[in-house]
Amino acid sequence: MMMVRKSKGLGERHQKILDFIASYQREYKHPPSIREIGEHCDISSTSVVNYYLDQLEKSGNIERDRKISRGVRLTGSSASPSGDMFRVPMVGVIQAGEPIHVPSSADFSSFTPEDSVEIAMSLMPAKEKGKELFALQVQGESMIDAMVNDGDIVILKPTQDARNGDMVAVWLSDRNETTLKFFFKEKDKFRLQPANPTMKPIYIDRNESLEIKGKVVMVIRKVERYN
Amino acid sequence: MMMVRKSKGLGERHQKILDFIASYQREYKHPPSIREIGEHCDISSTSVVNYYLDQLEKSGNIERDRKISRGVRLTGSSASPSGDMFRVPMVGVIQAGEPIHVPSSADFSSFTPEDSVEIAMSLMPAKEKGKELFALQVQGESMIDAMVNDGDIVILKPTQDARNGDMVAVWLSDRNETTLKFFFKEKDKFRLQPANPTMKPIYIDRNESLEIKGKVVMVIRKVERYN
DNA sequence: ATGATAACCGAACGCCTGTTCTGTGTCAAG
DNA sequence: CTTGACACAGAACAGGCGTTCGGTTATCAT
Repeated sequence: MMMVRKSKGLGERHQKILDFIASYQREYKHPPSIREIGEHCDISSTSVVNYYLDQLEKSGNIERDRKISRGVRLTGSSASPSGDMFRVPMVGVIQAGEPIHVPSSADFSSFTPEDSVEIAMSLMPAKEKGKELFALQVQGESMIDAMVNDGDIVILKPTQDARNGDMVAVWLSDRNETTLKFFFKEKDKFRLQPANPTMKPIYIDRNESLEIKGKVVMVIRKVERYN
Repeated sequence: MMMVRKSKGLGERHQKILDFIASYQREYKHPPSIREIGEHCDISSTSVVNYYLDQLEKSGNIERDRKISRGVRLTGSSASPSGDMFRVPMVGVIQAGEPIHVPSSADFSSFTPEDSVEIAMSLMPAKEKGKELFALQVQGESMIDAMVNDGDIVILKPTQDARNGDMVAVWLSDRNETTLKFFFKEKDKFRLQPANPTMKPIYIDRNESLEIKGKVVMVIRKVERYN
């Protein structure tokens, strides 16, 4: 029986090992041992597995913590994406006619994973990586001037004050309205600028009530069918 | 008999162990050994660590693969979120004036992690969990009728044909225009419906060229400052 | 006091694992 | 044919690591 080597880069056995490590890690949340790799990739000797692992390390596909049990990890493009993500509790809906419910810090510790949204760290603006975020599902089409549609998920950071240019969720109790706008404080009034550049801003007198409920940090839209 | 223990569920030592496991896992991509937990949590005996681990397992905070090295993993809310996510290559920009570049399958295997977007599985519509997705960054404000703004990230699934109601990225070579619209095939023409319900559809004759480049499955907007 | 119990420590046992060393068969170049 | 690289197998060694067991201490209810 001849061994036909894959002239270039990785042979199919290398690939099989890489795939096995990935799937094993996904299932058990820890890397496989050398012997486990051998069993599942039809390699009868641990030394051969070690042999391949050395090659994969040299070619940069994996890293190894020598001497440490199960000290293999995928790197680069073979790696399961960094895995750095965090969960944001989905605490309710946001719609024009009702004030939004900002969760208290007590709520943060006891939300159910089912009603939460997972976001990759790499997607997050650097500054907002704290834990104090919450998500709301947009209901109705009243936020289209904010480029936000029915069903979209808005991720907010609770805050009472905003800097000019921040996109905020505000409750205008005089008008009985929740809205998402870019916020600007001007001499004697507030300017709320829609995200859609073709639309005009609205102005709020200082004596009108304006409650900033949170700062919008991200909008996610799962595009479903149009109905 | 009452317990003088830290009144509630977990003592601070339990919490310290949980935190250590989480941070260790993040750093090394594999769980710590019992002895490593002991060292970093000021516990001198492996049996004590085991003692705490048993409690954490009973209280549901961790799971253990008995007998195997480093077989601890966090569960539930202590867990780093499921970790199930995937990487989508960011292959370029999408703007009104230029056709979009759909990557070939060759491109998929060799994209750099730097230019990619990570998405949590849980965010993805069930059907689209295949690997054949790519992302484009929106350039310019020409897509506002699709509720998509400058800087937004659009995630597409490459396809040449669409079903009615799908949101598609199309290239209209007669008009030299790329656009995102909901797609409907009608008797003798195509109707391209903007996502913004206040805007009117455009109609494309069957003899006009219409190239479907992909189906939009998700839109992500990182909300930065307004400038 | 007494006993029960939670919270530890240290050591020992033995499987789990990574490492290393010797050896075998194949293939291509010299 | 010889040589050397390459791709393996198998066994053995040593340290890593989970488990277990006998002890100790402090607190609290009886």
